[in-house]
Amino acid sequence: MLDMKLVRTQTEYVKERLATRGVAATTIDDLIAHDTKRREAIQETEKLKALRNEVSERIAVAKRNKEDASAVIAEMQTVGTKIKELDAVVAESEEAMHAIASHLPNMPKEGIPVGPDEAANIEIRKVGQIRQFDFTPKPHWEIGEQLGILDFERGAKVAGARFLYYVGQGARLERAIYNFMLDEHQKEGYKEMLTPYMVNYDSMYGTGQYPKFEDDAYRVGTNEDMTLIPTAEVPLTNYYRDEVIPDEKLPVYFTAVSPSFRQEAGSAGRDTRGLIRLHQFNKVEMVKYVKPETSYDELEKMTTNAENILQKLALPYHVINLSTGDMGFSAAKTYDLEVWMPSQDVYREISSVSNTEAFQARRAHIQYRDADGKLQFVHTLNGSGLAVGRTVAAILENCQNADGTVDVPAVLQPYFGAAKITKEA
RNA sequence: GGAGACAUGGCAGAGUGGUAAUGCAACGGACUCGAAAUCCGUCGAACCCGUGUUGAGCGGGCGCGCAGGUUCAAAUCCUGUUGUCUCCUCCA
Repeated sequence: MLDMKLVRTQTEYVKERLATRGVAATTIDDLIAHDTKRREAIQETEKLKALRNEVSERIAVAKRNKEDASAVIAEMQTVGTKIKELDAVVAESEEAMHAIASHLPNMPKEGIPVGPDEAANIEIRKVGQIRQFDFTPKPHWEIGEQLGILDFERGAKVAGARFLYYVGQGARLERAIYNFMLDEHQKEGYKEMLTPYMVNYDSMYGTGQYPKFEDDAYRVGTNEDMTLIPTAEVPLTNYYRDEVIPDEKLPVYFTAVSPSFRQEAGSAGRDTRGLIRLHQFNKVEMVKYVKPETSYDELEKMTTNAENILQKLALPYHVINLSTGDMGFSAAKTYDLEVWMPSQDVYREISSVSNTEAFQARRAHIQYRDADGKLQFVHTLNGSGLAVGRTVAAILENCQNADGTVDVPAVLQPYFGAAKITKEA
Protein backbone atom coordinates (compact mmCIF):
# COMPACT_ATOMS: atom_id res chain seq x y z
CA MET A 1 0.00 0.00 0.00
CA LEU A 2 1.30 3.42 -0.91
CA ASP A 3 1.39 6.27 1.56
CA MET A 4 -1.72 8.27 0.68
CA LYS A 5 -0.15 11.45 2.01
CA LEU A 6 2.70 11.03 -0.43
CA VAL A 7 0.27 10.42 -3.29
CA ARG A 8 -1.60 13.58 -2.37
CA THR A 9 1.38 15.86 -1.84
CA GLN A 10 3.90 14.46 -4.35
CA THR A 11 1.48 13.43 -7.03
CA GLU A 12 3.76 13.99 -10.00
CA TYR A 13 6.60 12.05 -8.42
CA VAL A 14 4.33 9.11 -7.63
CA LYS A 15 2.95 9.11 -11.15
CA GLU A 16 6.46 9.09 -12.57
CA ARG A 17 7.65 6.21 -10.42
CA LEU A 18 4.56 4.10 -11.03
CA ALA A 19 4.67 4.78 -14.75
CA THR A 20 7.81 2.63 -14.80
CA ARG A 21 5.62 -0.21 -13.62
CA GLY A 22 2.89 0.36 -16.14
CA VAL A 23 0.46 2.30 -13.97
CA ALA A 24 -1.41 4.97 -15.93
CA ALA A 25 -1.32 8.52 -14.59
CA THR A 26 -5.10 8.69 -14.87
CA THR A 27 -5.33 5.92 -12.26
CA ILE A 28 -3.63 8.21 -9.78
CA ASP A 29 -5.88 11.07 -10.82
CA ASP A 30 -8.91 8.89 -10.12
CA LEU A 31 -7.51 7.97 -6.74
CA ILE A 32 -6.98 11.61 -5.83
CA ALA A 33 -10.44 12.59 -7.08
CA HIS A 34 -12.01 10.06 -4.72
CA ASP A 35 -9.80 11.29 -1.90
CA THR A 36 -10.84 14.89 -2.50
CA LYS A 37 -14.49 13.93 -2.50
CA ARG A 38 -13.94 11.93 0.64
CA ARG A 39 -12.30 14.78 2.50
CA GLU A 40 -14.98 17.24 1.50
CA ALA A 41 -17.67 14.90 2.79
CA ILE A 42 -15.71 14.35 6.01
CA GLN A 43 -15.50 18.06 6.67
CA GLU A 44 -19.25 18.46 6.24
CA THR A 45 -20.21 15.45 8.28
CA GLU A 46 -17.81 16.32 11.08
CA LYS A 47 -19.26 19.77 11.36
CA LEU A 48 -22.70 18.23 11.77
CA LYS A 49 -21.40 15.69 14.25
CA ALA A 50 -19.88 18.45 16.34
CA LEU A 51 -23.26 20.18 16.31
CA ARG A 52 -25.02 16.96 17.26
CA ASN A 53 -22.65 16.37 20.16
CA GLU A 54 -23.27 19.87 21.42
CA VAL A 55 -27.05 19.67 21.10
CA SER A 56 -27.19 16.19 22.58
CA GLU A 57 -25.62 17.58 25.69
CA ARG A 58 -28.27 20.29 25.87
CA ILE A 59 -30.99 17.67 25.43
CA ALA A 60 -29.50 15.65 28.23
CA VAL A 61 -29.51 18.69 30.51
CA ALA A 62 -33.09 19.57 29.55
CA LYS A 63 -34.28 16.04 30.24
CA ARG A 64 -32.58 16.06 33.59
CA ASN A 65 -34.41 19.27 34.43
CA LYS A 66 -37.66 17.74 33.18
CA GLU A 67 -37.96 20.34 30.46
CA ASP A 68 -39.50 19.73 27.08
CA ALA A 69 -36.92 19.07 24.37
CA SER A 70 -39.13 17.71 21.64
CA ALA A 71 -38.60 20.67 19.31
CA VAL A 72 -34.81 20.27 19.36
CA ILE A 73 -35.09 16.54 19.01
CA ALA A 74 -37.23 16.92 15.92
CA GLU A 75 -34.64 19.29 14.51
CA MET A 76 -31.85 16.86 15.17
CA GLN A 77 -33.62 14.12 13.28
CA THR A 78 -32.86 15.97 10.06
CA VAL A 79 -29.27 16.40 11.09
CA GLY A 80 -29.02 12.69 11.83
CA THR A 81 -30.33 11.86 8.38
CA LYS A 82 -27.88 14.24 6.75
CA ILE A 83 -25.00 12.74 8.70
CA LYS A 84 -25.98 9.28 7.52
CA GLU A 85 -26.02 10.45 3.92
CA LEU A 86 -22.63 12.10 4.18
CA ASP A 87 -21.13 9.12 5.96
CA ALA A 88 -22.35 6.98 3.09
CA VAL A 89 -20.51 9.29 0.67
CA VAL A 90 -17.37 8.94 2.77
CA ALA A 91 -17.71 5.16 2.83
CA GLU A 92 -18.26 4.99 -0.92
CA SER A 93 -15.24 7.18 -1.58
CA GLU A 94 -13.10 5.09 0.71
CA GLU A 95 -14.25 1.93 -0.99
CA ALA A 96 -13.43 3.40 -4.38
CA MET A 97 -10.02 4.48 -3.12
CA HIS A 98 -9.32 1.08 -1.69
CA ALA A 99 -10.34 -0.61 -4.92
CA ILE A 100 -7.65 1.40 -6.69
CA ALA A 101 -4.96 1.64 -4.02
CA SER A 102 -4.98 -2.04 -3.07
CA HIS A 103 -4.12 -2.91 -6.67
CA LEU A 104 -1.27 -0.42 -7.00
CA PRO A 105 2.21 -1.94 -6.86
CA ASN A 106 5.00 -0.56 -4.73
CA MET A 107 7.05 2.32 -6.05
CA PRO A 108 10.41 1.14 -7.34
CA LYS A 109 13.43 2.58 -5.60
CA GLU A 110 15.18 5.22 -7.58
CA GLY A 111 18.16 4.02 -9.56
CA ILE A 112 16.98 0.55 -10.38
CA PRO A 113 16.82 -0.36 -14.06
CA VAL A 114 13.71 0.86 -15.85
CA GLY A 115 12.06 -1.35 -18.42
CA PRO A 116 8.92 -3.26 -19.25
CA ASP A 117 10.23 -6.78 -18.61
CA GLU A 118 13.19 -9.02 -17.83
CA ALA A 119 15.11 -7.74 -20.85
CA ALA A 120 15.91 -4.62 -18.85
CA ASN A 121 17.36 -6.52 -15.90
CA ILE A 122 21.00 -5.85 -15.11
CA GLU A 123 23.56 -8.47 -14.19
CA ILE A 124 25.39 -7.40 -11.03
CA ARG A 125 27.94 -10.19 -10.71
CA LYS A 126 28.73 -13.68 -11.85
CA VAL A 127 30.08 -16.20 -9.37
CA GLY A 128 31.49 -19.70 -9.76
CA GLN A 129 33.06 -21.67 -12.57
CA ILE A 130 30.78 -23.08 -15.22
CA ARG A 131 31.82 -26.68 -15.70
CA GLN A 132 32.93 -27.91 -19.12
CA PHE A 133 31.42 -31.33 -19.73
CA ASP A 134 33.19 -33.98 -21.79
CA PHE A 135 29.79 -35.53 -22.47
CA THR A 136 26.39 -34.04 -23.20
CA PRO A 137 24.83 -33.08 -19.87
CA LYS A 138 21.32 -34.42 -19.39
CA PRO A 139 18.38 -32.45 -18.08
CA HIS A 140 17.66 -33.09 -14.42
CA TRP A 141 14.35 -34.85 -15.01
CA GLU A 142 16.07 -37.47 -17.10
CA ILE A 143 18.75 -37.94 -14.50
CA GLY A 144 16.19 -38.16 -11.75
CA GLU A 145 13.95 -40.61 -13.55
CA GLN A 146 16.84 -42.82 -14.65
CA LEU A 147 18.16 -42.92 -11.09
CA GLY A 148 14.66 -43.67 -9.88
CA ILE A 149 14.64 -40.77 -7.40
CA LEU A 150 12.06 -38.52 -9.09
CA ASP A 151 8.68 -39.95 -10.09
CA PHE A 152 6.69 -37.48 -12.15
CA GLU A 153 4.36 -40.06 -13.66
CA ARG A 154 2.94 -41.17 -10.37
CA GLY A 155 2.79 -37.59 -9.19
CA ALA A 156 0.55 -36.87 -12.16
CA LYS A 157 -1.55 -39.96 -11.55
CA VAL A 158 -2.13 -39.27 -7.88
CA ALA A 159 -2.37 -35.48 -7.90
CA GLY A 160 -2.03 -34.09 -11.40
CA ALA A 161 0.41 -32.39 -13.71
CA ARG A 162 3.19 -30.44 -11.98
CA PHE A 163 3.29 -32.77 -8.99
CA LEU A 164 5.84 -35.45 -8.23
CA TYR A 165 7.14 -37.94 -5.74
CA TYR A 166 10.70 -37.81 -4.52
CA VAL A 167 11.81 -41.39 -3.98
CA GLY A 168 14.49 -42.80 -1.67
CA GLN A 169 17.70 -40.84 -2.16
CA GLY A 170 15.69 -38.12 -3.88
CA ALA A 171 13.59 -37.53 -0.79
CA ARG A 172 16.70 -37.75 1.33
CA LEU A 173 18.53 -35.22 -0.84
CA GLU A 174 15.64 -32.77 -0.56
CA ARG A 175 15.69 -33.10 3.22
CA ALA A 176 19.48 -32.80 3.34
CA ILE A 177 19.30 -29.57 1.38
CA TYR A 178 16.77 -27.76 3.51
CA ASN A 179 18.34 -28.96 6.74
CA PHE A 180 21.65 -27.58 5.52
CA MET A 181 20.06 -24.29 4.51
CA LEU A 182 18.24 -23.86 7.81
CA ASP A 183 21.43 -24.57 9.75
CA GLU A 184 23.33 -21.99 7.72
CA HIS A 185 20.69 -19.33 8.22
CA GLN A 186 20.49 -20.06 11.91
CA LYS A 187 24.25 -19.40 12.13
CA GLU A 188 23.61 -16.07 10.41
CA GLY A 189 21.16 -15.03 13.10
CA TYR A 190 17.81 -16.08 11.68
CA LYS A 191 15.34 -17.60 14.11
CA GLU A 192 13.97 -20.86 12.81
CA MET A 193 10.18 -20.99 12.59
CA LEU A 194 7.61 -23.56 11.62
CA THR A 195 4.52 -21.82 10.30
CA PRO A 196 0.92 -22.51 9.35
CA TYR A 197 0.63 -23.68 5.76
CA MET A 198 -2.81 -22.17 5.46
CA VAL A 199 -3.54 -18.51 6.11
CA ASN A 200 -6.56 -16.24 6.13
CA TYR A 201 -7.48 -13.46 3.74
CA ASP A 202 -6.00 -10.68 5.87
CA SER A 203 -2.60 -12.35 5.80
CA MET A 204 -2.65 -12.71 2.04
CA TYR A 205 -3.65 -9.07 1.83
CA GLY A 206 -0.93 -7.98 4.23
CA THR A 207 1.91 -9.27 2.10
CA GLY A 208 0.32 -8.09 -1.14
CA GLN A 209 -0.86 -11.33 -2.79
CA TYR A 210 -4.49 -10.31 -2.39
CA PRO A 211 -6.61 -8.86 -3.85
CA LYS A 212 -4.76 -8.63 -7.16
CA PHE A 213 -3.42 -12.15 -7.45
CA GLU A 214 -6.19 -14.27 -6.03
CA ASP A 215 -6.14 -16.52 -9.09
CA ASP A 216 -2.59 -17.62 -8.35
CA ALA A 217 -3.45 -19.14 -5.00
CA TYR A 218 -5.28 -22.24 -3.83
CA ARG A 219 -8.36 -21.53 -1.75
CA VAL A 220 -9.41 -24.29 0.59
CA GLY A 221 -12.28 -25.00 2.93
CA THR A 222 -15.90 -24.10 2.76
CA ASN A 223 -15.67 -20.46 3.80
CA GLU A 224 -13.17 -19.71 1.02
CA ASP A 225 -11.15 -17.67 3.43
CA MET A 226 -8.30 -20.08 3.95
CA THR A 227 -5.50 -20.13 1.43
CA LEU A 228 -2.57 -22.52 1.00
CA ILE A 229 0.54 -20.42 1.35
CA PRO A 230 2.32 -19.59 -1.90
CA THR A 231 5.48 -18.91 0.14
CA ALA A 232 6.48 -18.87 3.81
CA GLU A 233 6.93 -15.13 3.36
CA VAL A 234 3.21 -14.85 4.06
CA PRO A 235 3.07 -16.44 7.53
CA LEU A 236 6.50 -15.09 8.48
CA THR A 237 5.71 -11.49 7.57
CA ASN A 238 2.22 -11.61 9.04
CA TYR A 239 3.59 -12.90 12.33
CA TYR A 240 3.72 -9.31 13.57
CA ARG A 241 0.64 -8.09 11.70
CA ASP A 242 -1.33 -5.49 13.67
CA GLU A 243 1.45 -5.19 16.23
CA VAL A 244 4.01 -2.72 17.47
CA ILE A 245 7.34 -4.51 17.63
CA PRO A 246 9.26 -3.64 20.81
CA ASP A 247 12.42 -1.72 20.01
CA GLU A 248 14.76 -4.25 21.58
CA LYS A 249 13.51 -6.97 19.23
CA LEU A 250 14.52 -5.14 16.07
CA PRO A 251 15.84 -6.19 13.71
CA VAL A 252 13.90 -9.47 13.56
CA TYR A 253 15.29 -12.27 11.40
CA PHE A 254 13.14 -15.33 10.64
CA THR A 255 13.75 -18.39 8.53
CA ALA A 256 11.48 -21.32 7.76
CA VAL A 257 11.13 -24.21 5.38
CA SER A 258 7.67 -24.77 4.00
CA PRO A 259 5.86 -26.07 0.99
CA SER A 260 4.71 -23.39 -1.45
CA PHE A 261 1.47 -23.90 -3.34
CA ARG A 262 0.90 -22.09 -6.62
CA GLN A 263 -1.70 -22.42 -9.32
CA GLU A 264 0.72 -21.23 -11.99
CA ALA A 265 -2.20 -19.69 -13.80
CA GLY A 266 -1.02 -18.17 -17.04
CA SER A 267 2.10 -20.31 -17.34
CA ALA A 268 0.50 -23.17 -19.21
CA GLY A 269 3.02 -24.81 -21.49
CA ARG A 270 6.05 -23.27 -19.78
CA ASP A 271 8.54 -25.49 -17.98
CA THR A 272 6.24 -28.46 -18.21
CA ARG A 273 9.01 -30.91 -17.39
CA GLY A 274 11.08 -31.28 -14.29
CA LEU A 275 11.31 -29.49 -11.01
CA ILE A 276 11.27 -25.92 -12.24
CA ARG A 277 7.58 -25.11 -12.14
CA LEU A 278 5.37 -27.13 -9.79
CA HIS A 279 2.11 -26.62 -7.98
CA GLN A 280 3.84 -27.61 -4.74
CA PHE A 281 7.50 -27.18 -3.89
CA ASN A 282 9.62 -26.68 -0.82
CA LYS A 283 11.39 -23.45 -0.14
CA VAL A 284 13.54 -22.11 2.66
CA GLU A 285 12.52 -18.52 3.22
CA MET A 286 14.17 -15.62 5.04
CA VAL A 287 12.20 -12.65 6.37
CA LYS A 288 13.40 -9.53 8.13
CA TYR A 289 11.69 -6.69 9.96
CA VAL A 290 14.03 -3.71 10.20
CA LYS A 291 14.15 0.01 10.77
CA PRO A 292 13.87 2.04 7.56
CA GLU A 293 17.35 3.51 7.74
CA THR A 294 18.97 0.07 7.62
CA SER A 295 16.77 -1.72 5.15
CA TYR A 296 19.01 -1.45 2.12
CA ASP A 297 22.04 -2.67 4.04
CA GLU A 298 19.87 -5.53 5.22
CA LEU A 299 18.88 -6.27 1.63
CA GLU A 300 22.55 -6.66 0.69
CA LYS A 301 23.15 -8.89 3.68
CA MET A 302 20.19 -11.09 2.92
CA THR A 303 21.36 -11.46 -0.67
CA THR A 304 24.75 -12.50 0.66
CA ASN A 305 23.04 -15.06 2.90
CA ALA A 306 21.33 -16.61 -0.12
CA GLU A 307 24.52 -16.50 -2.19
CA ASN A 308 26.37 -18.21 0.61
CA ILE A 309 24.25 -21.32 0.11
CA LEU A 310 25.03 -21.47 -3.60
CA GLN A 311 28.72 -20.90 -2.97
CA LYS A 312 28.92 -23.65 -0.40
CA LEU A 313 27.13 -25.96 -2.79
CA ALA A 314 29.65 -24.90 -5.47
CA LEU A 315 26.88 -24.03 -7.91
CA PRO A 316 27.62 -21.28 -10.45
CA TYR A 317 25.17 -18.42 -10.45
CA HIS A 318 24.74 -14.77 -11.19
CA VAL A 319 22.99 -11.96 -9.40
CA ILE A 320 20.65 -9.70 -11.31
CA ASN A 321 18.95 -6.49 -10.37
CA LEU A 322 15.36 -6.75 -11.52
CA SER A 323 13.94 -3.99 -13.66
CA THR A 324 10.85 -2.02 -12.74
CA GLY A 325 8.72 -4.14 -15.05
CA ASP A 326 9.99 -7.51 -13.81
CA MET A 327 9.69 -6.92 -10.06
CA GLY A 328 7.02 -8.39 -7.87
CA PHE A 329 4.03 -6.37 -6.75
CA SER A 330 5.28 -5.52 -3.25
CA ALA A 331 8.95 -4.94 -3.96
CA ALA A 332 10.81 -1.66 -4.14
CA LYS A 333 14.03 -3.39 -5.13
CA THR A 334 14.75 -7.02 -5.92
CA TYR A 335 17.81 -9.13 -6.59
CA ASP A 336 17.29 -12.46 -8.27
CA LEU A 337 19.85 -15.22 -7.98
CA GLU A 338 19.92 -17.44 -11.03
CA VAL A 339 21.72 -20.76 -11.00
CA TRP A 340 23.44 -22.28 -14.00
CA MET A 341 21.52 -25.12 -15.65
CA PRO A 342 23.93 -26.92 -18.02
CA SER A 343 21.33 -28.91 -19.95
CA GLN A 344 19.71 -25.72 -21.20
CA ASP A 345 22.77 -23.45 -21.16
CA VAL A 346 20.89 -20.82 -19.16
CA TYR A 347 20.67 -19.35 -15.71
CA ARG A 348 17.38 -20.11 -13.93
CA GLU A 349 15.94 -18.24 -11.00
CA ILE A 350 16.57 -19.99 -7.70
CA SER A 351 16.15 -17.11 -5.28
CA SER A 352 14.52 -13.72 -5.16
CA VAL A 353 15.44 -11.22 -2.47
CA SER A 354 13.36 -8.08 -2.01
CA ASN A 355 13.03 -5.00 0.10
CA THR A 356 9.37 -3.98 0.23
CA GLU A 357 10.22 -0.95 2.39
CA ALA A 358 7.01 0.01 4.24
CA PHE A 359 4.67 -1.35 1.55
CA GLN A 360 3.74 -4.53 3.40
CA ALA A 361 4.05 -2.91 6.82
CA ARG A 362 1.47 -0.34 5.81
CA ARG A 363 -0.91 -3.03 4.59
CA ALA A 364 -0.36 -5.26 7.60
CA HIS A 365 0.07 -2.50 10.20
CA ILE A 366 3.47 -3.50 11.49
CA GLN A 367 5.06 -0.70 13.45
CA TYR A 368 7.76 0.26 15.92
CA ARG A 369 8.45 3.33 18.03
CA ASP A 370 11.25 5.59 16.88
CA ALA A 371 13.59 7.57 19.13
CA ASP A 372 10.91 10.22 19.65
CA GLY A 373 8.39 7.59 20.69
CA LYS A 374 6.39 8.00 17.53
CA LEU A 375 4.92 5.06 15.69
CA GLN A 376 6.58 4.29 12.40
CA PHE A 377 6.17 1.49 9.91
CA VAL A 378 8.97 -1.04 9.80
CA HIS A 379 10.53 -2.12 6.56
CA THR A 380 10.09 -5.77 5.64
CA LEU A 381 12.34 -7.90 3.48
CA ASN A 382 12.00 -11.40 2.17
CA GLY A 383 14.17 -13.74 0.21
CA SER A 384 14.39 -17.35 -0.73
CA GLY A 385 17.33 -19.12 0.66
CA LEU A 386 16.73 -21.12 -1.50
CA ALA A 387 14.01 -22.82 -3.53
CA VAL A 388 14.73 -26.43 -2.58
CA GLY A 389 13.35 -28.21 -5.64
CA ARG A 390 15.29 -26.02 -8.01
CA THR A 391 18.38 -26.64 -5.91
CA VAL A 392 17.89 -30.38 -6.42
CA ALA A 393 17.58 -29.74 -10.14
CA ALA A 394 20.75 -27.66 -10.17
CA ILE A 395 22.72 -30.27 -8.25
CA LEU A 396 21.56 -33.10 -10.48
CA GLU A 397 22.57 -31.21 -13.59
CA ASN A 398 25.79 -29.59 -12.45
CA CYS A 399 27.13 -32.58 -10.54
CA GLN A 400 26.15 -35.37 -12.94
CA ASN A 401 28.61 -37.96 -14.14
CA ALA A 402 28.85 -39.70 -17.50
CA ASP A 403 27.68 -42.96 -15.92
CA GLY A 404 24.43 -41.38 -14.76
CA THR A 405 25.37 -41.03 -11.09
CA VAL A 406 25.52 -37.68 -9.33
CA ASP A 407 28.15 -36.39 -6.93
CA VAL A 408 26.74 -34.93 -3.74
CA PRO A 409 28.26 -31.53 -2.84
CA ALA A 410 30.69 -31.88 0.06
CA VAL A 411 28.70 -29.74 2.50
CA LEU A 412 25.62 -31.92 1.98
CA GLN A 413 27.34 -35.26 2.50
CA PRO A 414 26.98 -35.21 6.31
CA TYR A 415 23.28 -34.53 5.83
CA PHE A 416 22.80 -36.93 2.93
CA GLY A 417 24.95 -39.71 4.30
CA ALA A 418 26.79 -40.54 1.11
CA ALA A 419 29.05 -38.93 -1.49
CA LYS A 420 27.16 -40.13 -4.53
CA ILE A 421 23.60 -40.67 -5.68
CA THR A 422 23.29 -44.05 -7.34
CA LYS A 423 20.46 -45.87 -9.01
CA GLU A 424 17.63 -46.40 -6.56
CA ALA A 425 16.87 -50.06 -5.92
C1' G B 1 -19.09 -30.18 16.09
C1' G B 2 -22.44 -28.82 20.85
C1' A B 3 -23.23 -25.57 25.47
C1' G B 4 -21.83 -21.46 28.36
C1' A B 5 -18.78 -17.16 29.91
C1' C B 6 -15.82 -13.18 28.58
C1' A B 7 -13.68 -8.96 25.24
C1' U B 8 -13.09 -1.20 27.98
C1' G B 9 -6.34 2.89 28.02
C1' G B 10 0.70 0.39 28.50
C1' C B 11 -1.46 -2.90 32.73
C1' A B 12 -5.45 -3.71 36.34
C1' G B 13 -10.51 -2.49 36.61
C1' A B 14 -15.71 0.32 37.30
C1' G B 15 -19.56 1.70 34.25
C1' U B 16 -26.82 -1.73 31.52
C1' G B 17 -29.45 4.98 27.00
C1' G B 18 -27.27 11.30 28.36
C1' U B 19 -19.48 14.36 28.39
C1' A B 20 -15.59 6.77 29.52
C1' A B 21 -14.76 6.31 37.18
C1' U B 22 -10.55 4.82 39.90
C1' G B 23 -5.66 2.53 40.80
C1' C B 24 -0.78 1.30 38.92
C1' A B 25 2.59 2.71 35.21
C1' A B 26 4.30 6.91 32.26
C1' C B 27 5.45 12.15 31.63
C1' G B 28 6.22 17.36 33.78
C1' G B 29 7.08 20.07 38.29
C1' A B 30 8.08 20.83 43.72
C1' C B 31 11.11 19.02 47.76
C1' U B 32 16.61 17.08 47.66
C1' C B 33 23.71 17.85 46.92
C1' G B 34 21.46 13.75 44.03
C1' A B 35 18.05 9.71 44.28
C1' A B 36 14.01 7.12 46.67
C1' A B 37 9.64 8.26 49.21
C1' U B 38 6.01 12.12 49.35
C1' C B 39 3.14 16.16 47.26
C1' C B 40 1.09 18.96 42.91
C1' G B 41 -0.09 18.63 37.87
C1' U B 42 -0.51 16.24 32.99
C1' C B 43 -1.69 12.09 30.26
C1' G B 44 -6.90 7.71 27.60
C1' A B 45 -3.58 3.88 22.08
C1' A B 46 -3.80 4.23 17.04
C1' C B 47 -6.39 6.75 13.20
C1' C B 48 -9.05 10.75 10.34
C1' C B 49 -10.28 16.10 9.06
C1' G B 50 -9.05 21.46 9.39
C1' U B 51 -5.21 25.02 10.40
C1' G B 52 -0.12 24.97 10.87
C1' U B 53 4.90 23.24 11.68
C1' U B 54 11.36 20.57 11.25
C1' G B 55 5.02 16.09 11.00
C1' A B 56 5.68 22.21 17.65
C1' G B 57 0.78 23.49 18.63
C1' C B 58 -4.45 24.36 18.46
C1' G B 59 -9.67 22.97 17.15
C1' G B 60 -12.89 19.00 15.73
C1' G B 61 -14.23 13.94 14.54
C1' C B 62 -13.63 9.02 15.80
C1' G B 63 -12.78 5.88 19.68
C1' C B 64 -15.16 0.36 24.86
C1' G B 65 -12.97 -6.99 19.88
C1' C B 66 -15.06 -6.26 14.59
C1' A B 67 -19.40 -5.05 11.23
C1' G B 68 -24.27 -3.42 10.87
C1' G B 69 -29.12 -1.76 13.16
C1' U B 70 -32.51 1.07 16.61
C1' U B 71 -32.30 6.27 18.81
C1' C B 72 -32.05 13.34 19.12
C1' A B 73 -28.18 10.45 21.77
C1' A B 74 -25.18 3.59 22.26
C1' A B 75 -19.49 0.92 26.03
C1' U B 76 -24.73 0.26 27.49
C1' C B 77 -30.38 -2.13 23.59
C1' C B 78 -30.85 -5.54 18.91
C1' U B 79 -28.56 -8.65 14.84
C1' G B 80 -24.38 -10.80 12.75
C1' U B 81 -19.26 -11.96 13.24
C1' U B 82 -14.11 -12.86 15.22
C1' G B 83 -11.01 -14.21 19.16
C1' U B 84 -10.09 -16.22 24.13
C1' C B 85 -11.43 -19.40 28.27
C1' U B 86 -14.36 -23.55 30.56
C1' C B 87 -17.26 -28.06 29.97
C1' C B 88 -18.89 -31.93 26.58
C1' U B 89 -17.86 -34.46 21.87
C1' C B 90 -13.93 -36.00 18.67
C1' C B 91 -9.18 -37.01 17.61
C1' A B 92 -2.89 -37.24 16.46
